[in-house]
Amino acid sequence: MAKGAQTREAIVDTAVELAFRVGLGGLTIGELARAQQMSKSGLFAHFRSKEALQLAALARARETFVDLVVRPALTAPRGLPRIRELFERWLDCGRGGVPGGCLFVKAATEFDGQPGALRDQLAQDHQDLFDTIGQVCRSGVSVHQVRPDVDADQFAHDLYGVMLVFYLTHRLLADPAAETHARASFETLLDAVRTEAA
Amino acid sequence: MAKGAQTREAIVDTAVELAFRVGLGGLTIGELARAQQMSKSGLFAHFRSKEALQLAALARARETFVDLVVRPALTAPRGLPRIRELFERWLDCGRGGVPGGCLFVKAATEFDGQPGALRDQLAQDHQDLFDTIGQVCRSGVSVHQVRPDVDADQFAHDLYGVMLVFYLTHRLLADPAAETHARASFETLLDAVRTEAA
DNA sequence: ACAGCAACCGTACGATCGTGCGATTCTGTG
DNA sequence: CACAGAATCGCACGATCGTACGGTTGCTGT
Repeated sequence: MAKGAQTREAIVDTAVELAFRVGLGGLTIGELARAQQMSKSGLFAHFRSKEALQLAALARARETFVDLVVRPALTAPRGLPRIRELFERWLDCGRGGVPGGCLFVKAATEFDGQPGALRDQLAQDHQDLFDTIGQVCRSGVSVHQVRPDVDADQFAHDLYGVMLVFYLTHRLLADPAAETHARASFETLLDAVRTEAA
Repeated sequence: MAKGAQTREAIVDTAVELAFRVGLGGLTIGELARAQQMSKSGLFAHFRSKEALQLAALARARETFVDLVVRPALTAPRGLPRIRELFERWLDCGRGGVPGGCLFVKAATEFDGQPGALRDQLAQDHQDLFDTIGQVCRSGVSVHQVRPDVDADQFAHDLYGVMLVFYLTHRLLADPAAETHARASFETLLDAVRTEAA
């Protein structure tokens, strides 16, 4: 009983790694089976459709991202430290090529034009992330480190933009200045929302 | 002689539209032939490999983007008007679902992990766009509307981030506030670089 | 108008796709 | 140790993938 779940986990892990390179759509059961050193049918039996496999990979990526980025950030002190923690860990996630948050970005642009369960889940996840960022921003207001008149949604939007362009310049262009630029953008963003006291 | 080039153009146009939905990697010769109402082999003869077809589609997307966004912006007066024109036309391009600049973003995240000619071309195109934005920014300095101490590369980076998150919120989330947020981000960006005189 | 060539089609190929099914091996329990 | 059920495999299926080749059509330049 434990065995099945165990291999399933291993498969999903490999699927995330593979999808991180070729996209969720480019994911192939045959190649996945080869990478996992088992038969196509044996692998396929764990999921009962390709879409289920893709959804499982997406779920795993989400959990990884939450574990590595969101949850640790939420344990940091409210206000600027928490925002900083979120940003830094997010940056780490993209820099190290950890297939977590990265897969979201890739999948998001991949499926934004194809209705279906994948797209719906993607949209939900992104909305959740936006909400989380907004929440982190608002919690900064309660400790008087963030100005009470800032638009938290707008802040979430802007921060996400910084991360998106970081991924692009880092992964596609391999621009060594990607991180420097991202940090600069982030500090500017922070300056615009923080109180004088902070 | 004109006939061949004509159908080739039509094919590429359809390819761009199709790739705009399913991605450059999801592009299929069979489906493309069906959409174009001609045989697979007849279509294939125009390109001699799938990669060539993808590169052709990418080139067409680039031309469209340059025609609709870059070139018109460069005819606007130097300084803030030119920056504004670039932004507005870019926004139009994404809002209307015009498969031009949008395809770049999709393809960029799709191929950022797969070495090859596609990836190289994508990187080149994005680098060119970054350079163009930087140039537009610098030309604003010469007419004293942009502060001479601004980092043009950083500005290009930030503007690109605004566009990326706009695409995401507009296309994936179908957020009606996407444009409002993008405009707000843009104005903040502009305020940070403009001189008091402007 | 006719020769020649570009454009296009039909068909075929090996490979791989996602998905089923029956048989086999493994594993945990009484 | 025997047995039940889970886990995995081998094999097959129809479809579609990218690519090739030889024949047919139709346009074009002289």
